[in-house]
Amino acid sequence: MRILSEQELLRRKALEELKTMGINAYPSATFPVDTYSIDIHDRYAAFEGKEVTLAGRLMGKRIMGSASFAELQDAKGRIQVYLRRDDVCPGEDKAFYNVFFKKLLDIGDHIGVVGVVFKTQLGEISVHVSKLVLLAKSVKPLPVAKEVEKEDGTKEVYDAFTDAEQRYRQRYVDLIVNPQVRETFRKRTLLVQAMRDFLNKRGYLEVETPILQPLYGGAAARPFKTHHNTLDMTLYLRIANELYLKRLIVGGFDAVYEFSKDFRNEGMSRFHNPEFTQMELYVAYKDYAWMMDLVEEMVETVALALHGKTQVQVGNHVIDFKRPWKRISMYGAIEEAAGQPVAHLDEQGLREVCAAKNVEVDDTFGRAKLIDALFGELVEPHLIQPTFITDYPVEMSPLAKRKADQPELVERFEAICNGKEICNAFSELNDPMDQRARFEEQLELGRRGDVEAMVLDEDFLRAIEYGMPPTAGLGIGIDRLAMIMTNQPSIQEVLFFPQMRPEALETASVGVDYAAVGVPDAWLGVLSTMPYTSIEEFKGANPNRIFNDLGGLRKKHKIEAPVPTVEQIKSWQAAA
RNA sequence: GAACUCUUAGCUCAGUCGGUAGAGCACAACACUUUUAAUGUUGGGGUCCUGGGUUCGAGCCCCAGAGGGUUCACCA
Repeated sequence: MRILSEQELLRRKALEELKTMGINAYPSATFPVDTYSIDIHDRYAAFEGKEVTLAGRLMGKRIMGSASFAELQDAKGRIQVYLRRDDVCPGEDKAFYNVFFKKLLDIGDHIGVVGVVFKTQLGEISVHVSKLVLLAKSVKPLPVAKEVEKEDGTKEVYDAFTDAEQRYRQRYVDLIVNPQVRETFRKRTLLVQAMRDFLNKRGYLEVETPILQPLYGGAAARPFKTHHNTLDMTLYLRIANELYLKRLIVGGFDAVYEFSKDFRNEGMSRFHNPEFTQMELYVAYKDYAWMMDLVEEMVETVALALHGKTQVQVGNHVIDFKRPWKRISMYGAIEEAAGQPVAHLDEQGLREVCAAKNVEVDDTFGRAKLIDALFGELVEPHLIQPTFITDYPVEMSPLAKRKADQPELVERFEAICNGKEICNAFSELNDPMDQRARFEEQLELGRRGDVEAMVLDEDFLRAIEYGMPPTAGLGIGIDRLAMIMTNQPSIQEVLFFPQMRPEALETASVGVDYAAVGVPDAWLGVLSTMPYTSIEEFKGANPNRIFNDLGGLRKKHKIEAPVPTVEQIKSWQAAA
């Protein structure tokens, strides 16, 4: 275990003092909250002079003799509370104010207050407290950020808790002290709700399909693999749910959707987390052109729900989601960027264009990959405003239907926004013969070493052999959309708990019973703060080092007892 | 996986030429009955990420490692 900091020791001591005062630091009774801080701010006139009951975290204390101000932070905001000694201690005994409030109550503690709403001389809306109770003690100091309101009404934050590693590892702290982080996650939830409402209003059915799948499919990605003991079989965490939702379309539902956590065992970056969220939607009797209209309308609705307008500030750009969005074919977009026609070019011709435009390619690239490289390099990063790119080469899209007049292309589109794909959709391939042939091509890619090639799913093929109606399908990346809609540069900012390498957490020295080896009581406390997690570790430690450390800890913790001799320490180690 | 970069008090950060560490907030003590980053005075608080090396001497220089960030690779 880590040696406790000065402030942590003080708070533990405060716990003891609370006990001697007869105050339970962790009471179990409910506390009858009837008001949020934001309600009082929003409707001051209605609350003025009324008694309210609030609960929240103490986030600041300003003590001025026998009167004090404090900041109370609840789930919806903050409000100042005003406390007078003689209000909370009407009798002779002033300990509640002088000791409990002034000394034992710390920033971070959960408290409940009852008081009357009023405005201070300086106009700050406050609660004049008549009763204050401790609801839960905090024994670990919070990072303290100071916020000052400037004359123009804008707020400036000093010493904010900003270290990315700590913010992600201890998101709970991030959420306590950074209100804009709470707001980002609230917006993410609103986004999902807006989409769900939009789809439900159209009568689409929200469904759930397996996360553990015997075969993974529906996307090109490497899966996470696991094992089921009872069935003694390999299972994969889904990389997509496409093939299951299409089975439901075969089954007769004409519109199904699912918000799904998907898992891909691939690189991590500011745009990639191993688990992420997609919304997939399948609608029978529709095609990709119809789906473009739906996507435009849905995303526009989301923007309005979150911002009240269609324009959204994203980095240095203002992105406008107002319908209609630009639509351009993949070839058209490349031709626009390259300044020359490419649709008719063969592999060699495309290579020359890549060379002329300094697009890096590989000898193994076929025609489709060359197109993809040109698009990824010349077009995609420059598409800031939402744009539909349509008609992809068939090789890149094994689950999409061919265009009737151009069978080397498929009826597919992606929406690109802020230089990144936010959704992918197509007219679903429902020709079981063609689907089997496409799977065979994927198998061949797999045999040639493509680790992301799709596997053949016989049951899925059997399903569409029964006949799948013409269907439009959509996958929309919720994390990426949330990043754009909340103006966040990294996926970690829109995931509560982004994936991290394990933290080297210092563990308690539970393995060593120091009392049993003859350590006197006075030294048990500090020894247990030393970093030995096992008897072996303690026995193997340098006794001189322990001697020195105990000397230091003695001073630090003001221990009266004499420092044990090195000989004594050796005897403890021998007894261990 | 690669390159670059960061890691110093609870938080945000300084740290000069290599001479065993500083500030603000937070914390402790005292004063203070409407404050607004409350204020004033005083004080305590450090595994300088870890492990090696160079050196009389390392927060600083060198090597290795851990973790974070960014970019790239990968990635619908």
